[in-house]
Amino acid sequence: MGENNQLRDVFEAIADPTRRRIIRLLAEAKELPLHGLTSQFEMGRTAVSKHLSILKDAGLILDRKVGRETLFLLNAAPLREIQDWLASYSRFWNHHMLRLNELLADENKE
Amino acid sequence: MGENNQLRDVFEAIADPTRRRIIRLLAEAKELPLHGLTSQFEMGRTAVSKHLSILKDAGLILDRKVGRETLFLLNAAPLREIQDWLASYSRFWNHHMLRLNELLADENKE
DNA sequence: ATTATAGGACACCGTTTGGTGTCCCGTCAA
DNA sequence: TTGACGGGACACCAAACGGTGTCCTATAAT
Repeated sequence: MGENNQLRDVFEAIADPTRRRIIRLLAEAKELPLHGLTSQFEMGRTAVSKHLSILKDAGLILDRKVGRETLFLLNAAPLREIQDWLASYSRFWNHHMLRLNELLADENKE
Repeated sequence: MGENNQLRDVFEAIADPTRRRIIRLLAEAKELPLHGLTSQFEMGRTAVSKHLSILKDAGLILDRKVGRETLFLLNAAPLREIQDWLASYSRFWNHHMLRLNELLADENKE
């Protein structure tokens, strides 16, 4: 079954703009060390590290140690929960979305 | 242009599970007074009222006074921002989504 | 061998969050 | 006209959030 290892709510994890920027950076760069991420922000290493552990608790990132560096990479899969949640409301702003979501569900069964 | 009256971040507004439940209730019931919502939760009227004002600041609900009641109704449109944000990452968990999102963009131009 | 870099683990701190209770005022019902 | 009800507007509070600085260890570079 789908592993539900999330210690923290995904909705809460993406609520902070800094964390969304981290997600963006990791989506572009595939893999980045902590200091590589920190250099992109105007805050200390400790703060970025805290955001990373929140993302990790939500299952949104993975990390591996290479030498003295810790490399972080994105795991976008948990974002699907947001997608599913949104699908229930998409009819309010787009009539086409409902049908597209149904199509998607069918395709996943194949 | 699209009116951007949001005093508060939509991502932040949907981060709380109570507020997501409020959204759900309003989507089902169309319009509800404060006491009608409060009866669904195990918290006081004041707390629910605070959640409602956060949702209102994010542009997610509207309200109108009728007699001594204040009726609240859902405005799901701002959720589109979340949808747009997700679209950039959907390729990570579903190859078909990218094409569907492109189709959507085309349909909106019609 | 020495020095610089990477980063985990804390303690600490001001602000925000999510709840409470209370007061007060309109409105509706008896 | 006298209650009871609906709800806005505080003040208040503990806990969580989002930062900081410091200490320490492991690794890499000179």
